[in-house]
Amino acid sequence: MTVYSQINKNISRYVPFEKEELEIFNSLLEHKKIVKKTTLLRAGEQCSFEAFLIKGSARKYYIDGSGAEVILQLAVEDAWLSDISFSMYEDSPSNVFIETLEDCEFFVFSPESKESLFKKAPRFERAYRILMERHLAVTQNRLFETIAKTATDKYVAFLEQYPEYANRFAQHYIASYLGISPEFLSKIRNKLARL
Amino acid sequence: MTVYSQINKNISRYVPFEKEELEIFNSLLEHKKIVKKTTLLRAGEQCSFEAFLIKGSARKYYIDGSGAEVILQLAVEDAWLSDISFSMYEDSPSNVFIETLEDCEFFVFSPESKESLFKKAPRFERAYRILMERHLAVTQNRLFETIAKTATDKYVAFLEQYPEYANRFAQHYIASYLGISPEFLSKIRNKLARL
DNA sequence: CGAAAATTTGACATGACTCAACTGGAGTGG
DNA sequence: CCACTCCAGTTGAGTCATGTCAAATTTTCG
Repeated sequence: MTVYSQINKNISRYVPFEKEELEIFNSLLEHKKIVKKTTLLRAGEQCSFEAFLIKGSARKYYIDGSGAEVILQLAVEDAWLSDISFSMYEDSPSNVFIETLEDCEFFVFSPESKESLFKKAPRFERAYRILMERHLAVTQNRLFETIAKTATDKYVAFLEQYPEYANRFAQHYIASYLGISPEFLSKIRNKLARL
Repeated sequence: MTVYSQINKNISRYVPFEKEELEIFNSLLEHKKIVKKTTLLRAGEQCSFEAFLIKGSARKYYIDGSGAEVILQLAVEDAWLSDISFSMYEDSPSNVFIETLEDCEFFVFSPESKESLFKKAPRFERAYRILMERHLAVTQNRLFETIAKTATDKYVAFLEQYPEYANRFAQHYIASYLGISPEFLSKIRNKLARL
């Protein structure tokens, strides 16, 4: 039981790695502790990170030019957080922010160490490909629900899918994640409670 | 100039491949011609495909239990279409359909030949990882716009991003893609035209 | 040409937002 | 430990954006 066991179990989920491979992996990780309510930078510079949450919780969100904010991800232990965004490829001014909500422990890859990992142990490309596929599948599903479902149904589906998130995250963050106003979510909850 | 040049150029975009690698790649592709208005199967069976459109256009859409339909992708030449979906991993009954809209030419990977590709030429894992990352970035951006923008703004942004799609795809498909009703899109267009 | 599908248009219904006021904790400093 | 502040959540009134339905019109295509 080392500090690496969580992340090693996670990365090995779809691709079984040799001990030597995992040692390379671990040697490239940077361990970070960050107190709650800290915004992990995103000040324009190319700072593409790939983070794995060991402990605590965080949110990832967009802000566009007109100040609109949408939470793209609510994360707890064992989640991957990366700042992949459209603007990485195009050049729109949209921005991804990551902010800790509770005190957190992370593992972080810098872009260089990630490339270095792929060079030294190319099979990690596969693990990351599968990770991306899953992430994409979840995002597509969420896009679908956002479009097709009513606010109440979205909230009910959210509760089913992430039962423990309801107590863990502030209500207005959940509202932003679901794409509804905090006031309206409050009314939905009131209505559901009275049934 | 062979029939493979389009797809080879595309797959080499982020990872430069050797001639031998591309030959392996090409040998595993299945070339298909499909007339318009054909639904590529998705009848429950595990038929995870990865397709590349050479010619024509197609749409990918979800239908959930209650019959709601949302277009996840409108595709033209040079686009990748895959049936990655939440239900691949979980076991919800949601379904992805792919339907040709014009007469199409495709290259298709079966799941086996894709695995075989990765075994014979592992560097393709990298190309697919990057492909997935891009796809994810686009989907996240679209999720953001769906939540944060008004219907009119979404349509205007759509026109800017895909100017040629407006004539190429039926209006009600564009409406479904944007998550608005076809009638309302018609009214938006009317309003924009009068400005 | 004729049938079927797509689009338009208008009347109406409603889901969801905004704004503002109020309530209730949680944290802070004296 | 109290008083104060601050933020999250609630509630209600009014409004707006968007959806629904149905009919009229136009386009597509066999």
